[in-house]
Amino acid sequence: MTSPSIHRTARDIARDEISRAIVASGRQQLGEVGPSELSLRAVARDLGMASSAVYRYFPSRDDLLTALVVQIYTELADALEGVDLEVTRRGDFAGRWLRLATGLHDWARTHRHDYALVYGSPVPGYAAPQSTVDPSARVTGVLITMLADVQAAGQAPDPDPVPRPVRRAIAGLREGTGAQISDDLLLRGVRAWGALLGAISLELFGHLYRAVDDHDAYFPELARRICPF
Amino acid sequence: MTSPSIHRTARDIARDEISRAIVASGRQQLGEVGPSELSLRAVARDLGMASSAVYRYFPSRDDLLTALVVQIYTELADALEGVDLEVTRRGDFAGRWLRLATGLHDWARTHRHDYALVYGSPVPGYAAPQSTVDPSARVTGVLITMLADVQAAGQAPDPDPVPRPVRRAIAGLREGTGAQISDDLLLRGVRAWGALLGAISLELFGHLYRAVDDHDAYFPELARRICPF
DNA sequence: TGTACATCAGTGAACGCGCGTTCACTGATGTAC
DNA sequence: TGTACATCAGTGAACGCGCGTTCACTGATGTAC
Repeated sequence: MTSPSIHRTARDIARDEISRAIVASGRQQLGEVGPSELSLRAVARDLGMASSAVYRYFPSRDDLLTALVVQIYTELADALEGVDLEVTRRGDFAGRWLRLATGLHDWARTHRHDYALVYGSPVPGYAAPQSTVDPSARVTGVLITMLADVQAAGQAPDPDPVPRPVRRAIAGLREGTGAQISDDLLLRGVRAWGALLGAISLELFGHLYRAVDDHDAYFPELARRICPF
Repeated sequence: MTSPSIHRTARDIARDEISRAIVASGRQQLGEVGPSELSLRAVARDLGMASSAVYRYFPSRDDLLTALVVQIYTELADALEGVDLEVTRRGDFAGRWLRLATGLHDWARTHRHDYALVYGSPVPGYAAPQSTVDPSARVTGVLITMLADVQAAGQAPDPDPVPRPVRRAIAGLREGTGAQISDDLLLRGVRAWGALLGAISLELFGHLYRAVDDHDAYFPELARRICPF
């Protein structure tokens, strides 16, 4: 139990600041190098401290990765929430979807390695712990909110039937959601979201080499066609 | 210029066999360990030879990776072609699509690291060379063929208009294709393919944790709904 | 068919690298009296 | 306000690891005559 902020000692302040600096440096490294190449020693070098000193702040490399993952999800969630709120005509759901999709796309392209860390192949030897679940849910939360708005406005498309086993398969998703969204709409949502992430991954990881070249033209068209409602 | 097969010397035969053994061992390593962790030394150990001996066969680790990539694409293409041909009612395009999709899904799940190598985040320091392009095109070729069949059968859905810049964006894809497929259908194809790979990646890389649990139930439903024609 | 030389597979040691992590230590900061 | 002790950040050296790659070498295989 730490003292209230009134009693923050010089040490406490320094500790917070340096913790932040470490995360920031790791984050900056991610700007240059893939997640699996991110190293504690490089962070230490960058900050001009002994590599062993970092262990006063993070007990292992994995904990640093976790801090980064949390920060990245949070930042992405903020960005997407912001982008959605910029759309003034709240009932223009197609428009809001498009902004969400292009927002995600833009963010991914300007933060490729951040994106790779959270949505790419797993980093060898690292498994994201429980503490990353909530921040990650904030991101999908933006989509969920949108779905709920669509449902509430009565704008959901005519539902296709959802077989029982499929309904059960997405039960976990259902939990994080109120009951306001129909199974069909929820399914459309995950599907569209997966398609979006899939398309972005293909682009970023170079698997559309020679197939698609002008992603600025291609992506919005794709997003428009993929719209779940 | 090597002699014709009549004049294959003992050395030649041994060379082929050991080359194959090296690739096979690398492939087996991929069954246990992610692509970025695959190491020449481990292959050498596995085959009971000095690590330096591998260099008689592959001038560098990257060349071994390339051989693996080619083999993987080829194997996947074979599998998908096979799966498609199993469908006897050739005009049942929805059925063929579903088989293609589930075939890809099955293959990906039984070859997770192989999948990660060719469709996951890039392996640090490795860039797939020109020689992998053709084998990779064989995979998408299965889809392209299906699209062409749909078009030829006059079963293509009513086309949405495709804006000029988008048409230009997928010009590269067009090249590898005859002119028999409409822009709209081609676009639907890439989109569906991307959605498929996206969904598979999310599943395999653990990003649907807590959202979807029963992938056997979820995936076919997804595939059905994603069908491009 | 036999011999002399060239080719090439395979060896084992070594180089140089960077990594995560531990440990005994020093010196500064914080706390209880 | 001053002193004695406890806490903790930071250091530098070290451990142990595995990697890709090079190199001089040996011995077997292939080839030209």
